[in-house]
Amino acid sequence: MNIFADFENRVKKAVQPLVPEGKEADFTRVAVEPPRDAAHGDLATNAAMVLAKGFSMKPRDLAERIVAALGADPDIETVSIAGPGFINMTLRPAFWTDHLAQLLNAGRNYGRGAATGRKINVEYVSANPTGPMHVGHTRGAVVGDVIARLAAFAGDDVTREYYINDAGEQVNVLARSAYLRYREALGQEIGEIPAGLYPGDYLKPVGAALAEEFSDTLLGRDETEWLPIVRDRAVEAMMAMIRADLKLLGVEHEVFFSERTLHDADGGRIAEAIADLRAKGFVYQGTLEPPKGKVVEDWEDREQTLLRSTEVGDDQDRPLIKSSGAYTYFAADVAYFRDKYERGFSEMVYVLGADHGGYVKRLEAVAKAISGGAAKADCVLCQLVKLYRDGEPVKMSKRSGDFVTLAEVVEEVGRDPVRFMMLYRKSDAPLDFDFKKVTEQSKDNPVFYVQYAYARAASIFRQAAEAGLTIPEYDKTGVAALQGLGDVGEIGLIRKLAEFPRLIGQAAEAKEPHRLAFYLNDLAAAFHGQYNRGKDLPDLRFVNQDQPELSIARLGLVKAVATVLFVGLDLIGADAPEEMR
RNA sequence: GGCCCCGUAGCUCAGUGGAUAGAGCACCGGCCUUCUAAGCCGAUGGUCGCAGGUUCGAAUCCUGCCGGGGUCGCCA
Repeated sequence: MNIFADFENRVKKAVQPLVPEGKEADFTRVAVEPPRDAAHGDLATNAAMVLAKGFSMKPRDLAERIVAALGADPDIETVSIAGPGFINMTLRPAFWTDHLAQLLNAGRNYGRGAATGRKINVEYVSANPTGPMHVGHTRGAVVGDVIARLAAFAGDDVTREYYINDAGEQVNVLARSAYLRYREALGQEIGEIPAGLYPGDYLKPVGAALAEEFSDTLLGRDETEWLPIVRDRAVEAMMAMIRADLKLLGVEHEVFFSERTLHDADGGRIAEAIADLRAKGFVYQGTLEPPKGKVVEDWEDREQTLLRSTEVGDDQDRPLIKSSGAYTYFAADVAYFRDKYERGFSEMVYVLGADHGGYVKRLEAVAKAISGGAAKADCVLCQLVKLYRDGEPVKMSKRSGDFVTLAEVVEEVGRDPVRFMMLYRKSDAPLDFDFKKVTEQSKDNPVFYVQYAYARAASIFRQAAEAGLTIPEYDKTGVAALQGLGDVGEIGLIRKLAEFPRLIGQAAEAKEPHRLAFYLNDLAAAFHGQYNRGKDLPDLRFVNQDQPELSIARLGLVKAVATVLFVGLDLIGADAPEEMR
C-alpha cells in the first residue's frame, strides 16, 4: 500500500542483475521519494547515484541501465534520467486510479502498518501528583499520546504509561497541605497557607473527605502517624483529578506505575537493579567532582555509591545511593527502566519537558547498562508553550497558584483545537498558543481548515445524494468507474493521498507527530484547491449533473480524501465533523 | 565552564544527504452583481547565523565560532 516502498523494491529488483561480478550492492541508501517538483514525474530514485561508486560506474551510465530495466514495468509510463543521475518515473494514470481503489477498499485501515512485533513503551505526562494539570503539561500529554497512536497504527505493540512520583518529599508536602485543609474542614482557623505548602483550593475537598472519613481522630497526633494516611488519600485524590483532566484531553494511559512500589519492601526492586548493575561492573564507591563553571555553595565531597554511566555515554557518573544510605531518585529511575525491560519492551520512549534535557544522556546510558544494547531509550523533548490572547501574552504567576489549568484551556477552546495546535510545531521548538486564533473559523487556523475539509467532503456527499448519485463500493469491479479521473488536480490529490502510508511510517519512526498535522493541512489545501477550481471551471466540479459517471468517480476521490482526513484526525485525537457549526 | 535545543522570506514556521529551498500571514495587483458556505487567483520577497570539512551532491552530517533559550545538585 506504500507505493514508495513498493517501487523501492522494484528498483532494487531492477538493479540486482546489474551488480558487477564480485561486487555487492549496498541498498541501504537507495530511496524512492516524491520529487520536489511535480514536473519531474511521480517518483524519483537516487539509486544510480548512490550505487555507482560501488559498481565502479558513472552514475549516469548506471542510471541508463536501470532505466532500461525499469522500462519493462507495466505501471511505469515514462522513466528518464535527470540532473546528476536521478531516475524520474511517471506512472500510468491507471496505476493511480487502481491505487485509489485500493485505498477505498482499505478504508480506515489505509496506511496501517503490518505488525512489527516490536513492543514499545511510551511514558508521558508523569506530572507530580500534587495538583491539577496545568497548561504546561498539555503539550507533552498530546505529543506522547499521538506518538503512541502513530506507533500503534504503524504496527508496533504499544503501552502508554504514566510514572507516578509518589515516593519523594513533594508528596509529603502534599500530605501536610492536605492536613491543613483537614483541620480547616473541622472548623479550625488555619490562616494563610505557609510558604512551601500547596495553597490551591483543590485540596479543600481532600480535607473535607478526610474530615468525613476520620472525623477528628487525626488531630493531636504525631505527624509520623497521620502523614502516611493523609498522603495516600491525597495522592489518590490528585491522581483521580489528573486522570479526569487527561480524559478531557482524550488522553488515556494503560499503566499507571507507582514509584513507591519500587521502594516497597525496603527498596527491593531498586536493590535488585543495583545488584544487577553491580554484577555487570557498573557500580563503585567514589566521589564526584563539583560542576565546573558554576559555583555550588556548601559543596560536600562525600563518598557515595555511583553508577559508572560514563562507560556508556553519559557525561558524568551518577549517584545511586546517597552517603546517608538512601536511594537517589535516579536509582528509582534505573529500577523503573529495568522493570520495563523485564516486561519485554525493546524501546522506551520518554516524553519530557525541555527542562529535563539533562536527563537524556543518563537515560540512554541506563538503557545500555541494563539491557546491554538490547533495548533503547528514546527521549522526546517538548519546549514551552506560550499563551496568548489575541496577540497579547497571558500572564501567569506560579507563586500565587494562579496558573492556567489544562481543564480551563480545554473548556475555553475545546479539545480538538488544543490537541491539533499542540502538534502544529516541532516538539523541540517553542510554541505559541493563542486562545482567540485557535477557534477562528478561517483559513489561517489549521484546525478549522482541516476539519472544514472533512465537513466539505460530507457536504459534497449530501449534495450528491440530492442529485441522486451514490458511491459504489470500489472493489475490483469498481476500478473502471474511477478511470475517468485524469485532471491534473485530481491526480495531484491521489498523489498526495498516496503519500499518507509513507508519512505514517516516517512520523512514527521519528516520533514526530507534528508531521501528521502538517500533512493534513497540506492535504486539506489540495482538496480545497481542487474544489475552488470548480468555481471557474464547472467541468471540474465534483458533482456534475451532466456527467453522472464522472461524478461518481470524483465522489470516489472525495471519499478517499475524507477517509484519510478522518484517519489522520483520529490519530491526532480530533473529531472529523460532518458539518461545521 | 560542560552538555542539550534553536537560528531558513518582513513575521510565524515546514523541509532529519538530492534537482531551481517551500507554506501561511503581511505587503502589492486583479477577481468576488456567484456559486460548490465561512473568499479566489497572481506577483514580489532568501549570503538557509558565520567559517571550514566530508560527499558526485549539504538547510540537513562533522568541527570551530557568533547569537538566543534551557540545564548542571547526594534536589524531587
